Amino acid sequence: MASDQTRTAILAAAERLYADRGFGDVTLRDIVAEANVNLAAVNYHFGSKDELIAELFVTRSIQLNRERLRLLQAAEEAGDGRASIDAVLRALVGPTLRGCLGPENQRSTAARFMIRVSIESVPPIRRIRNREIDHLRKFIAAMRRSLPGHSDVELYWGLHFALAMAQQTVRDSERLTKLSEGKCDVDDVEGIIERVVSVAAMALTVGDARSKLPPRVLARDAR
Amino acid sequence: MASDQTRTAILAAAERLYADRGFGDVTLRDIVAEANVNLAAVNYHFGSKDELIAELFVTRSIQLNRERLRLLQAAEEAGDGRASIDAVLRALVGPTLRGCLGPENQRSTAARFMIRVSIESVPPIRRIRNREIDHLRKFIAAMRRSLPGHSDVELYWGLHFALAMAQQTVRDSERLTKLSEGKCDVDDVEGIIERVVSVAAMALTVGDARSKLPPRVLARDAR
DNA sequence: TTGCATTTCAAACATTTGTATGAAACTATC
DNA sequence: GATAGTTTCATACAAATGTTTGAAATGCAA
Repeated sequence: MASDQTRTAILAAAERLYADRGFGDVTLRDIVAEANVNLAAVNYHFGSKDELIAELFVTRSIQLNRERLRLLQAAEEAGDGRASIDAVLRALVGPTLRGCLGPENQRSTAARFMIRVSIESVPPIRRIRNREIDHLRKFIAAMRRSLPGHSDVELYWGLHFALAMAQQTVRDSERLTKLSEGKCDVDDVEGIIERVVSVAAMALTVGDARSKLPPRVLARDAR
Repeated sequence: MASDQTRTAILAAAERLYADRGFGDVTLRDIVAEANVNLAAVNYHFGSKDELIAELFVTRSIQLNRERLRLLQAAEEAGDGRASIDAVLRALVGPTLRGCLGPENQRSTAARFMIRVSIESVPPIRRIRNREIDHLRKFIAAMRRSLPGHSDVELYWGLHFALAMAQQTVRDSERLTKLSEGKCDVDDVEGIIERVVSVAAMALTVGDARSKLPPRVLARDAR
């Protein structure tokens, strides 16, 4: 056991620096300076720089997934095992948006770190990302319970689009603010969640309508 | 003037390598080896590595924007100055999706390069990205013409979501394929375009309905 | 205290990186 | 064909980076 205060100091310092300055230009020396520990400590406690980053990301991912599942379970229990599609989607995108949007000076280090992750992915993180699929399947299952009769394909697309909208909003909230000259309020987190949820929910219903149309009337455009 | 065949050889080699292996682990030495030129050639012709990357990105961005505007103009001319919202959105997301999706072995180097850009952004590229806003404003204007009476805020969100869905599909098509066990066909490019367009178009109409509701009935959820 | 394991530390290592240099090769103009 | 401008080349430079090392310090149990 012993004092793993060095370990946690490194983790905290690294997360702070990565959150503020990105993965690109934070070196081990920056981290150990911030943490007031010796350069060799990182390799001693984590093995390598990549493993440090990975541990940081895994920790935060687990927290996010746990929060998502907590909301999902709560919603399903409240609905006797079947939550509304809105509630399922809210459980999916809510935690991300709640954590990573809102007034900038109120965002936790953890949130700012996860924003960085979504902006500039780095090899050790990308390797881990693949495990996310099992987690998402639980939401597909919940969506299936929520919308029985819907084709799976539509559920997958709906989930994909919901995540897309949430992710992009987190990633590029600055651009949206600039483009809209402030008219889109990215600090109104709950409003944004509802917006994403309602569009995604609608995508699910639209999808099925679409798939019943003959394909010809869909495609084709001035080219 | 003279022979800028060295220049173009470097550009081609760099784009190929970045497309295949990402920005992270492609060095100048890799590039010059691939291009069969001398190491110093990059600095001689481009000034620095970052300027090489920037030129690559600017070139491809201009091409993309030009294609988007071409489709937009065509659609507006066909509609006597006012295109359908679907056509506007198609012009926005079509080129990206058409270029970056479809059977992997048929994707051009340029397309694969742009996919990389969207996955792992790098400082010189991020700096340029900001200029994209003026380009997007043209689409906002077209959307305004297409849907007079819509509030601007809704248009901004609609465009934002449309790009989000397109980008995420490009960026994470692999995950979607895995998640859906192949049931979502990411090679059906035109189908995906229509899907994104119809969801985004619907988001625009939904948004206005939403904004007329009293805010209280919207938010709030099991927490 | 003694002894053993864990942890810290300063220093060095070994690469890798982008960039600069200065001479050589080439090209085109007069 | 000499000259001036451009381009290529081998090589060196300088800085940064993650990692390793081996000794010193510390903690802890017997």
